Amino acid sequence: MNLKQLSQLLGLSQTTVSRALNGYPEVNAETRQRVLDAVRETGYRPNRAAQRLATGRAGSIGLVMPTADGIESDVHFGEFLAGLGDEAVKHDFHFVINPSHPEDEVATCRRLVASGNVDALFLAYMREQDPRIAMMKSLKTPFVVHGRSMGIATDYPYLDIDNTGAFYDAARLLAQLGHRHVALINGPDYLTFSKRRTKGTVRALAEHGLVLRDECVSNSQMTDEHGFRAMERFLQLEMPPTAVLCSSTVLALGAVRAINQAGLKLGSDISLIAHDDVLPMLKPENFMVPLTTTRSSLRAAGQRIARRLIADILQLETLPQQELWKTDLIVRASTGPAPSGK
Amino acid sequence: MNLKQLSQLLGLSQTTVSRALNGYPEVNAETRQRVLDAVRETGYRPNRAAQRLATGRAGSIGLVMPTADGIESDVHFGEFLAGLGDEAVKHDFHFVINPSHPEDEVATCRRLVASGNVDALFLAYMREQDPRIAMMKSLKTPFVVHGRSMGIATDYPYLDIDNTGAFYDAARLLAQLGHRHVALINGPDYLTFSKRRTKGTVRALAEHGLVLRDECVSNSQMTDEHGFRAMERFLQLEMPPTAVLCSSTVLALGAVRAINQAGLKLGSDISLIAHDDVLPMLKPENFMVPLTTTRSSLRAAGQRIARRLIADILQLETLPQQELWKTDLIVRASTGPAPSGK
DNA sequence: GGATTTTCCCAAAGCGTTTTGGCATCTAAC
DNA sequence: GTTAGATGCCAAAACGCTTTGGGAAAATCC
Repeated sequence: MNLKQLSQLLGLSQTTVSRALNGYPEVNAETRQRVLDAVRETGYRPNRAAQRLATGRAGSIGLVMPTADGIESDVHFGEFLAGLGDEAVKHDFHFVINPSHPEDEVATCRRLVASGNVDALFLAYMREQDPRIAMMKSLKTPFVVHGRSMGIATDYPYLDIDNTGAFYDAARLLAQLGHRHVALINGPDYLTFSKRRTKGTVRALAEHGLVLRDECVSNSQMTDEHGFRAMERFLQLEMPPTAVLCSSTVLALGAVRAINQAGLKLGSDISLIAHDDVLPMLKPENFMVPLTTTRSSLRAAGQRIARRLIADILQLETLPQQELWKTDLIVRASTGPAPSGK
Repeated sequence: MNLKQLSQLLGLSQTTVSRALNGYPEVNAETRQRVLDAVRETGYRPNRAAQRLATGRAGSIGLVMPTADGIESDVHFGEFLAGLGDEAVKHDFHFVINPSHPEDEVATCRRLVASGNVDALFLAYMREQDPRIAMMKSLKTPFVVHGRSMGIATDYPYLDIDNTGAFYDAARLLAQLGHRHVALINGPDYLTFSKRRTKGTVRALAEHGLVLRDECVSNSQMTDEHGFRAMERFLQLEMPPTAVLCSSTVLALGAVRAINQAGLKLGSDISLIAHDDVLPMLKPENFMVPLTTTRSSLRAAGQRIARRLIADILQLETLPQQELWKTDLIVRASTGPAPSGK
């Protein structure tokens, strides 16, 4: 059932039917109702490809999903996607997800846009001087970056959380509690959010005359296993840290296990602060010893980005092009004063 | 840059350029090379919407993502998606993800197909007598179901794991170890995989003259928190179980925490077997006490389904339409003989 | 009552591909 | 030396929608 058949059925022109469906004013209310009824009855759905070809709009947001044999799926990606979905469903948008080898992201983005399959692009997993930004700026397709790059002008639309500030706050708290040796279990070192978190940590420690030792830093994918390994390694140091920062509750999961295994008590022998993306599957307040966290909802970020993208495409409202969200520092039982004598 | 412009640039007809690009034989090798060179130089990309309209093929696989305010993002969804991606990227396919309220799935599926935006559909989160199956069978669009429905003929294409068998094996092992009181922390009760797992458990216990008591069963979303709560509840029973089955390592995470908190020793005071979807973020062998599991890779399932779908669309190879994967029962330290005197 | 606007609808021209049906030219065959 | 078949190319017709540029009838105005 296509528009032609439908219009013949109704004894109307394609034009009128199309207008009736798309809410144009120049069509009689009664006629419109007839059309709407016929649609309901026949189950007619406009062919999106044709619609897209005619309007140039696709009703979809593109994203590139990094994938490769070695690359593990990211819990955080799913949570973010759920946020995007919440908002997209309200406007009948969908996503076009293009898997890509991480090395090939620029080309994949370009291809995705050129294909005409998407109205806007969402960019994430930002790196230093990320080439995707310049590429996207040279096109006219709207885009929003989740996170920020580094070392290039920040004159592009983004939504980021204040990673530097979050870890500055967290590290400062630890320093104030008397901790002299702090460790950091961070995300992959090539991603900018990791770099910023390191920076915030270093800055806060420096203000208290402390340093973040190289052997007290771990960079890895954010899985339970990596958290465990890193913590295990830290605890075997000659001068082990008395406090540790984790870039994710998933990392914290492993870290806490290593701490327990070593027979240490979380919150007294050793303190821990994790960044909490508010993953429903893993709540910091439900750990055996509830975790002190820097909190910022990943799902909310997804919702917001979808909203901005859609507003941009549909010209609905003018939203700020650059947003930097502060994080909350929520103190729970996993932090305490540094053990004396250390 | 479109086909028309490109062909004018080359002094050829659109037909010839199109044929050259799509590998048709009736074009001179030299001409083809000229076209290919021009494409490289101009960065021409065919407009997918137009291509779609002309061919009827879209190069994409559709999936409906359940989303709603109360619904939490599912770790398992992300992992599965990664699997799909692995395979899709090889054939330059992408996904069209349509978020939908769970109540509205049938309509969303139908709309997604009717939109002409996808060549095939992937169905998951199967329920009893799931109406989506009949709906899809009435259309000509290829589809594969991940899981199986219940109470209707199984004459549709699916890939499922042997949930009944997995939990039968696991429960039997527990019974053989002398456990008389077994509990089950399962997924949502309206999903068929949960039902099958319950069935397998009940059957194995029955063969040893045991029953699965109602108060020893929990159905919920598979998050850490629900695992914790369920286990906590079980341990407060007058006659607490000495062994527990978990439908996911995520649930097991919470359950183990509750066990520790109660001062019980996993593997001696209480035994636990979890189903392991091989989530990279949470490996059973890395738990403090490594978990005995029934294992089946979710990512592998995603890869396989993508492969089947693509093969179907492109008519590449004939793959079996119905697959039931056995799971591995891997014994680790979290299972042991039932404590005596109970 | 004629002029002007408003209301409602239509035919036809795109949008950028693929595909159909032909038409030359060149080669091989009798 | 004509004929039959390849070979290599093209013009034009889809595909299913939106949008442009009217145009007839009805309503409104002086």
